[in-house]
Amino acid sequence: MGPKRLVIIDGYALLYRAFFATRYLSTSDGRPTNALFGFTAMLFQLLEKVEPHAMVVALDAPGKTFRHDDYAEYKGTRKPTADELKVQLNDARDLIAALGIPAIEVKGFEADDVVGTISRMGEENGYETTIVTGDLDSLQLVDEMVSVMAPKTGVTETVIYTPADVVARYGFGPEFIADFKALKGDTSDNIPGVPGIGDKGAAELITAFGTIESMIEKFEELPAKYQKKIAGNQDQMRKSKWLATIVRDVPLEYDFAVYKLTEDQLTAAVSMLEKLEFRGLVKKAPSVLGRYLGEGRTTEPAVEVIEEALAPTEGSCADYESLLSALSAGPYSVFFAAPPIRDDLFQEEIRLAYVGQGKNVFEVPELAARELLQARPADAILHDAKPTYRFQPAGAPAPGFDTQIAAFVLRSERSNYALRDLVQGYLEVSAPTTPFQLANGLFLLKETLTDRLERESQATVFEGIELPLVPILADMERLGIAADRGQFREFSGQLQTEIAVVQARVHKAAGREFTIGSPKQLGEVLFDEMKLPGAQKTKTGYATGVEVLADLAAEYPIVADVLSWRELTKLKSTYADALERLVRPDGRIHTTYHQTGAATGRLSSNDPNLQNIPIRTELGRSIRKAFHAAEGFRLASLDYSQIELRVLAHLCEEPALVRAFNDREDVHTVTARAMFHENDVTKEQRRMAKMLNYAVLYGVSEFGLAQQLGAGFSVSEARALITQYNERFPSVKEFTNSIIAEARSKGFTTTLRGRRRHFPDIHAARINDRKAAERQAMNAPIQGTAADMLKLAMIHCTEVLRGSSTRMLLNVHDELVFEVPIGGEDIIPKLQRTMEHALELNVPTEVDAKIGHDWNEMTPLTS
DNA sequence: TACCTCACG
DNA sequence: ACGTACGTGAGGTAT
Repeated sequence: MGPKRLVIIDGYALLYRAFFATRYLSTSDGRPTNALFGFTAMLFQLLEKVEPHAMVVALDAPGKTFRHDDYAEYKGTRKPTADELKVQLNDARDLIAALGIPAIEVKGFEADDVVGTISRMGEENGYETTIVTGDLDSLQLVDEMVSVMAPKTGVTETVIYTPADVVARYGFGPEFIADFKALKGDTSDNIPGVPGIGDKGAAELITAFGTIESMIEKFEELPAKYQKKIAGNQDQMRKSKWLATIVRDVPLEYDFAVYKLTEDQLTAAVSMLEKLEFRGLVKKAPSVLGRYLGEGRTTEPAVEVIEEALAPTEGSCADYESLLSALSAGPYSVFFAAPPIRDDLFQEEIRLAYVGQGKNVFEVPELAARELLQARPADAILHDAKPTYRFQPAGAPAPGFDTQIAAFVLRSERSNYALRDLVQGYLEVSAPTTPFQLANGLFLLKETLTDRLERESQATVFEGIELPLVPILADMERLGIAADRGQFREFSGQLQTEIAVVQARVHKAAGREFTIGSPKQLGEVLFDEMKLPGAQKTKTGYATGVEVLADLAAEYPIVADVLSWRELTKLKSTYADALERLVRPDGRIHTTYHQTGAATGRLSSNDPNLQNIPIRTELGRSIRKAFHAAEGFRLASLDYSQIELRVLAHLCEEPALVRAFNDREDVHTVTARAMFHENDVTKEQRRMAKMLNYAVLYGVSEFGLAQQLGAGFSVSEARALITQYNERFPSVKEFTNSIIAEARSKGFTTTLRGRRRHFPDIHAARINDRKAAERQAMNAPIQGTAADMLKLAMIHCTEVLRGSSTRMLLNVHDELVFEVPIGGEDIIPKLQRTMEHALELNVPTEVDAKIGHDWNEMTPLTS
């Protein structure tokens, strides 16, 4: 059990090592076999000890590699391979094939690069990977999910390197191995390095300065003796690093097929070992290879695991008291057979729950399980705890574990977090079917997920941000926000009247009745029948979005009417009518937050979505007006000003941006001044600068920017603006480039608080998919850091509000809405300060506060 | 169910 | 040659 395991063997590196490490051996007819023996012995050891689910051998392709293209002397010092080894290399291919292990080689790349690529793919697919090699260059690939196994003295004695082992041996982590070689050089690969710098000097420099790039940047700070050595050798050093860096995006296909053997393969492999006269290995073969017969490692447990791992003893308890006496101290899981229904906010019904502890699972009345949760929350393991918490009194402490949240933190791009699937996937068992098995699986998942969170450095995000947020969100959902049904109803009526008028005008102008809401019909009316200019085709017909229609509205009244019809019907159906229905008997609207909905770490809100209540148009704000404070209270809205740009400034450290925020200047104006080299910039210039700033956040494309800038802007003008921006703010471009490079090599990006987002598509075959992944990657740390900040702010604000009658109602990404008792407004500056310091940046964060009776009419609060 | 359109940050 | 900014949720029509 535990995670799936992958073994990647660097074939020739291991054979090479085995050749020198194993005493000379030969068959009775004189064929040398020592390298093969060492190789096979190690393989057997692996199969026994690691029990991999998937296995692959990487080989060097014959011919030159891309490294030779740039550096002809690469590996120029290598002596030709000894003949005794050469013959064994050929036999090795046959042996590997006989054992049914896939072998991959890619022309132009070395086996190391193949290893790097597959280990990265394995990581993306959730494999715990062991790289088996005789060559320590691979240490640069080590991380939480990837370890390197290398022969120690002989072949059967091995040493395993985890990140901590690399640090222990070298004094720095795996990420600096390439820098180490860049300084020290490597005679076997003919990598020059920096003359005069060896092990000690290289280690010293890396510990003090990190990468060679930062050494070059901080050249003046280097000790004088190293300055001299490096001075004339910078290019050589850079080149050496390039040579030493393993490529992790080699174009190759590998399907992680489960390693398995047929009876025939086993027979063939054994007869091959017999021919090689490896009598000891032949004897061991049935027990070592036998377990991979048939369906291989992963399916072997399929039947058994349900019987063993997920085979709870099924008990039952009639009430809380008997449940308590049946349980021992420590963690317990609770699985609710029927999750609470959202609509039944205040309703309690007799349902069943399943409480699991180790092998024991008890069927109990839901009420008993709830009592247990309230008595011992810290031990509780739940899946999607929030709906359960909605029924509990406010202010409850967080549960001990939430498997849905943990799975989200690990892989936020998932769309399905069903308990069944997590149990199946993470515990590698066939799908649980009974509630007893689910409670049992839930209990077991905690171990596995905790381990994974730890390995992937996500424990802090889980424990420090996501888990504490669960009860806070439950409290906000339970409380809801007051809203005026009558106002929605009345507004809906007004809209209906207006819609009828506009609709009639549209039909009259068109000369016939048609469904305005049908883009297909609308397109035909406007572009076929009325022959309006500017028709754009989409896959299914004409494009009729605002971008297209807005240009025509001034000249064609029918188009203006269509746009107005759209606004009116949108407001009526999506907002006025829908919200009216959702005002609960307590006079409030209760949204549901999705903590696992957005891959960046943001929250999402649904049923209804209170994060997209209109604000941009006067008419739309009538909707917002219906959200109001309870009797005796006022609403306070506290929002971060330009939070994502501040995060960007922090992350890329662009001096011009940092200075603008430090000086509390308008950042778009500052941007415009810099771009256009003028002190007084026009409104239009500021508008363009603003768009550029946002373009950066989203991953700019020339075409996209031109579209956004509006009519009259060509792609080449947009390109020119981007060039100007990049010239003026070079650190921004460097930052986005480095993020993409990181996403490529590691497979994920990281926010300021360590939250990761994975990008499987960053190596997609289709360029468009790849480009899209790159844009997502450069946006993720920015949006994600802002999300971290908001979530931390919510946690800290909850502490500030403990014991107060002010309460937090809503999260709208960069805004928090509170309900403050009249007379208790002095809490607002405290909340403001709390938000401003939730996550410190190297630029100030500003939070603006507004207060009012409803969500529309709010007056700024200066403090 | 897919697609379009549009509301928000 | 192709499609076009990041992240969402929701309602409508047409299939």
